[in-house]
Amino acid sequence: MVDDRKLDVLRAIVEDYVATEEPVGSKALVERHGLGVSPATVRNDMAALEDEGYIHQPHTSAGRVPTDKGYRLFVDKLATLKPMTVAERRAIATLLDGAVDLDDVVQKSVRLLSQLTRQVAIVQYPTLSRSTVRHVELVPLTPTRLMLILILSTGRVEQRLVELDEAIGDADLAELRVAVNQASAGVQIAAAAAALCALPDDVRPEQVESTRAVVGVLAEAMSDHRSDERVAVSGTANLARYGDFDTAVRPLLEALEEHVVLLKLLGESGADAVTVRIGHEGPYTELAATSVVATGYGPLDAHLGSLGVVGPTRMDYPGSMAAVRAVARYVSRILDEGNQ
Amino acid sequence: MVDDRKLDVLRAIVEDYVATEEPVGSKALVERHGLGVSPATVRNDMAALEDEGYIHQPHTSAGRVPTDKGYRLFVDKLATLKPMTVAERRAIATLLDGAVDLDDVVQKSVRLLSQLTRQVAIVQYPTLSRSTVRHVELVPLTPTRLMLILILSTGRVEQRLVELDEAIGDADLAELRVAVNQASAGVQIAAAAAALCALPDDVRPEQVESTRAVVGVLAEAMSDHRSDERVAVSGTANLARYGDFDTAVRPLLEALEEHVVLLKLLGESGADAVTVRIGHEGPYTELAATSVVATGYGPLDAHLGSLGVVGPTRMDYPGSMAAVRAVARYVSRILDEGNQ
DNA sequence: AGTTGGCACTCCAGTCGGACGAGTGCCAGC
DNA sequence: GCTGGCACTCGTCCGACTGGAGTGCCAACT
Repeated sequence: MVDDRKLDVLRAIVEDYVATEEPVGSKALVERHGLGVSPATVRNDMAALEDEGYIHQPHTSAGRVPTDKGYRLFVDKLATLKPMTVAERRAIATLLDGAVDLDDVVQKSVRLLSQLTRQVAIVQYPTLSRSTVRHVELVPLTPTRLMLILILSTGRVEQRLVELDEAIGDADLAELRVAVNQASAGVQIAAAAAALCALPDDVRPEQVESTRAVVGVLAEAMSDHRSDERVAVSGTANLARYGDFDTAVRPLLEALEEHVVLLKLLGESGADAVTVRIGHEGPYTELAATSVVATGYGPLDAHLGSLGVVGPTRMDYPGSMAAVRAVARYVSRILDEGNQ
Repeated sequence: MVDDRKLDVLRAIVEDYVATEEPVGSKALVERHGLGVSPATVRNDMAALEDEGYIHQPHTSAGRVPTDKGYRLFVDKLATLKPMTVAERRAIATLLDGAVDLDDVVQKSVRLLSQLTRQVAIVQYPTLSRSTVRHVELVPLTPTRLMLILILSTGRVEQRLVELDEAIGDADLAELRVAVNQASAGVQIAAAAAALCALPDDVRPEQVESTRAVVGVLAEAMSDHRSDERVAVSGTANLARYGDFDTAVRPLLEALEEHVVLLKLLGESGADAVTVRIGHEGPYTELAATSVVATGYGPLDAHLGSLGVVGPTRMDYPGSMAAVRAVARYVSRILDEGNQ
């Protein structure tokens, strides 16, 4: 099976099929690629590849189409990452450098990724769980109403309203602010939530009530894993290029509505490696016709979130992988810079 | 033309066509609706309606399909808003009452609206321009780096980083914070930006530089109309039900990527009236096959933003209009409550 | 042993033509 | 002004047919 030419044939089949969207036959193959052999020879190799499950014939006397297993081999062994062009690199750099806050970074990168790959791009917002608390601010709106602002190391900002049973004075509020920040600033979010919960025990009796209210809402915001589910999606219009509406487009459109599903698709990709999940390898049988190319992002080994693209199994893996990796790197860098 | 029965026929055609997606013929019409006349009579009326441009025949010996003009008449004269069911009302109330911040309100309403109408829903984030400033917070991250947090009356929170040329002390920072808030709190955003720009003239000389830096970024954030372009979209999967992919789905998918286009689609709908724009009435010729049902939202007459649904011209106008109005009212109420 | 050209075979896609049926327009009669 | 009847128009559905792309296999060649 370690037959070089057979691998070449497989690579050629994948490349042609991705380009043309049509089953590829032996004759067209030798013409378009410079394999120095005759169609008949290629046919023999194809028959072998089919026996081994790498390619598949939709029906007798049609060309061959790669199977998921075939794509897998292609990605693992045969694909060389397409380097980004200079223009692309520059586009990434200038676009992302102009981002003004976290929202902006996420939205611009998802857009960028979808344009680079001409696929549907997904970017997860940095998760709360790995963040540290940068600052907590308490803003009095009315005497009995506070707005809590929770600023995280990723640049993420959460806001919550708190109703107090009785008015709180400016001095008390300042004290509370200091206490809360001392307990949580610079601390990993889970630890911060814990530290905060202990806070009401240490304050003056008349402050217990208000402290408890504030701390309760803060701790809830910190452990609100619903907000870990935030994702940005872009490039759905690219689905229009899919041939097969019912098997490919519709299920994917439906999945895109469900952020939980999307996150599961992106998966917990390692920070540095680009993960490719091909067709049935993914967790959803309805999405057997779509592949996911994803990776994690975050400065150094801290995995803050994932990003990637989804598309038909018949997609440009080398190009997508390169684009995903490039964008993830830039995003990591930007987040890191904003953090110093 | 003020012929009652002809109007009935038109209404019946619209309703049937919306339900079946197929051209409707005279015989089916009299059967399904209780018009007490014969098919032949209906045919005469149909011929008249066609002369007047309200309906159209795809080809000889096919049924009739409403034209944009026909839908327009239907919406203006014939449609009675479908009242929301109790269950629907309750769903709206419980879902939106559970919203924890502005993001949450917007995302939940857009989702809700798409589910109620089974269409693509769009909700614009409250625009900056009509908001007043509630509070400005300055958080020192490092001695020479501040995070500015701008809290608006709508619950919107904007954040920006400022780099200072030289470190600023705690006391100076507190002073600056007070000055900035005095200049802007409670003030319409445009006026606040103006007031802030005058600020550097009134502070102690050694504070001028830092004040100028902070004020500059704040004023920029306040007048950043790009952020007025933020919209949330939901329900794209509903597009899958469209018959006609190329003329209806693809252009709409493309439009949904362009937030500017979406906002233009939503238009500056009056706060109380539900606007319906049918097919070619809209600003984009590519979207000649889609209609928009939209309205403004915001407490009282303050127009904070727009929301609505887009779908095929063949859509359930009464139901969509009712849902759009109901959601807009709830959103307005929630925003108003959070504001007291 | 591996490669090649030849050949018979399969099966999809596209075309053509006729039958069918839904729907119309028109007209004469009520 | 409404109705029933009737001829007519087209689009759709089927089945038959054909052309072509592509295969598998085999015998011959290197």
